[in-house]
Amino acid sequence: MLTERQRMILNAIVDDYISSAEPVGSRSISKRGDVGYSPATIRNEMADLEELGYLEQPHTSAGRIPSHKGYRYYVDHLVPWNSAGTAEMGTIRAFFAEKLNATEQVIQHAAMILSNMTNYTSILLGPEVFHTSLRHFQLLPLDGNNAVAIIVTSTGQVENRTVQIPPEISLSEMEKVVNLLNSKLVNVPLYKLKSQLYSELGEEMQRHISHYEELMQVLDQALESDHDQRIYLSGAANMLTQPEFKDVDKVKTILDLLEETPTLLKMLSPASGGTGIQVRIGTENKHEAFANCSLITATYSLDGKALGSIGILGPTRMEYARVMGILGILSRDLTAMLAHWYK
Amino acid sequence: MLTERQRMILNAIVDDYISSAEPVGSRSISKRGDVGYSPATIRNEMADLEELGYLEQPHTSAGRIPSHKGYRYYVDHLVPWNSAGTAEMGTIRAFFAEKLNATEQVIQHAAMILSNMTNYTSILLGPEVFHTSLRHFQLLPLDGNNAVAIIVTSTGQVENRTVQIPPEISLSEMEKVVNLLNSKLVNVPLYKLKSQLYSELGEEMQRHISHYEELMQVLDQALESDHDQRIYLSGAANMLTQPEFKDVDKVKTILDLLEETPTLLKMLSPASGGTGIQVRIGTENKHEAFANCSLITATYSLDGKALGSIGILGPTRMEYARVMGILGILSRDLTAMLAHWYK
DNA sequence: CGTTAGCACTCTACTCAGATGAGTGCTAAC
DNA sequence: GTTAGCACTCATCTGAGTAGAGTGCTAACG
Repeated sequence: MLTERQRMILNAIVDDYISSAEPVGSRSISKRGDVGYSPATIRNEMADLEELGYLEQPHTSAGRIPSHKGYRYYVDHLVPWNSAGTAEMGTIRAFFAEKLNATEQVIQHAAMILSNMTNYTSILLGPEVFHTSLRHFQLLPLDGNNAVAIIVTSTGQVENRTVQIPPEISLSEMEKVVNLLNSKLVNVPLYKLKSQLYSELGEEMQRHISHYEELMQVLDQALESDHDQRIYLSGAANMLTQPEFKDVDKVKTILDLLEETPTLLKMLSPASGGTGIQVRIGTENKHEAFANCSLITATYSLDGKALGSIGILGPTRMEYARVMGILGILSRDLTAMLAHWYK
Repeated sequence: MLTERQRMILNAIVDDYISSAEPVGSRSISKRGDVGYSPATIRNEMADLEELGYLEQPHTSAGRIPSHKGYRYYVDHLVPWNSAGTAEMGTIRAFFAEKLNATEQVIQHAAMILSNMTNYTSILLGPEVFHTSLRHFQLLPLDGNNAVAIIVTSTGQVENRTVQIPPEISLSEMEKVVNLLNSKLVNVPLYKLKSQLYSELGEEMQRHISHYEELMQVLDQALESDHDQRIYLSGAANMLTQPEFKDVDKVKTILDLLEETPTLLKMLSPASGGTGIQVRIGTENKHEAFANCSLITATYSLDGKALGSIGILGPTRMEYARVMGILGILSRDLTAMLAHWYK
């Protein structure tokens, strides 16, 4: 239906508009290296394409933008997509490799609660690894090849992950190792687990167990820890509802700063300031982007030691009373929850 | 340092400004029921408060707004907050009661991957319950009072939750029940599990087991299912980076629609349209708020049946080629992952 | 002496006319 | 069929003029 040249021009217009968001003029198409026609010729074709419904003009003397029909044609006939994938593929796989754990869930959930209730942005700091240790370990066979590894931490978190079991390892052997692990490695901090596995048990296991290498690999998989201290954000979009941030650029500098994990870590770290509820107003936050924001934080703790923080970021014109009340409750609830799990 | 009246006026100004975001004039303070002074008097006090640094004027003939020092004083001396909490408390507790599960993690993670890679907003639809069934059940005692219930589903998801075990139930009894459950209820869809527990096993258990009531309660806890089909959003803030949405109001109508779960469910439901990658441009989406948006969706499946969808929402001026490529990879990866778990 | 009414003054936000310029449509020449 | 030239259109930008909210100051009042 469309001539080859029309397709080419439509393609060029859509591509240009996708990257520039500005109406595309005939001259700019003509100047592209792969187009050998003058602006006038392009204009004629553009007029035809507009009559056919593929292009639109926002007003008489602007360039053209693709109509919905134009996008539709572009998607159906012109898009050069290959789901076989290129650079992106690796990135996706890498993201998936990142493991998730139960603690993250709880904190993420709490972040959501906070932002939903306050309509501000919530920033939570996950509990520090260094305080949690192994309480109980279990390997639960599923079928011939797989088992679920169950790790109970000192904070009462239960984590599981599926591991593959080489066929040459017998059930009784596995059981022996699990018992050994439970007697020797309980109360070892999670982050030291893998190193102590080798130093404490290596020798003994090599004596008693036949498939040492393979078993060690299974345990390696099972104990893989990835408790980095992490930041959880929620409700960043709530910034938009505040009239002082109707200027999109301002919001952007704030949102950009929210992506800078190290900065936030420093701001929220329980070390920086006492316990209880803290309010930092405007420039009391160290960052210029937060000059018009207030940050209210509280800490949650276990055994009197501060484990992490929860915070709310809003405009300096913030509902201090309400937010402080909510933060107070939530930090106490988190603390109580941890104490309860820990028993 | 401040007189009682000054404190009262400062308090009134901060309160007013917090709720209105507009500079506060002397007249509006004077009109408040609890203030018995004329605007002129208020003005005099305001001038004093400004000189002391508690208030600021954006320009000569505007009302006053609190300075940082003013907010600080408000927070330190005037905020009427009670962390003992009121209405909010119940809401927080209720939110925490919501359970989270492993499937949610994976999907939420995928949503994040998508929005991060594309810089658009991602919308994911969790897998439908109706297709997943019980594959394996296990109760793992932790200590005298608690056990971990492990549920392996047909899609290979492993879920765990901690349940309390009444002391009168013995280990061997528990084991008997778990075996019964594994032989009779495997392949029953999760959402039917609890009802079939009673209809299929009730009679038999009552015959063989002594503490029927208590055990039933334990199983009830353990099998509690909360797989509602859910929507996962990520990167909604990315909308802001698009020039066509520099008008905050437009973004808001879109963000508001994104909160309407039922609408999104309808849009993403795999039923509505074939498999493969689908592109809905502008008004092809049924909602006016999406008139300037395109929604690209793909489905992931198990055994050829579509389980859920993943989608990207952006301006009609969207990088179709790239997004389609990424969606293609991710939907295939999700499908492959499910197939792998299912084996 | 604290409080209040009155009034001139200030400054932003809004509106409207004119200037600017990018881009078109059309015609005539190549 | 393609291109150069030119008149025309219309959004955007600029600056002047205006309305209105709110102040600061002074003088009067109880």
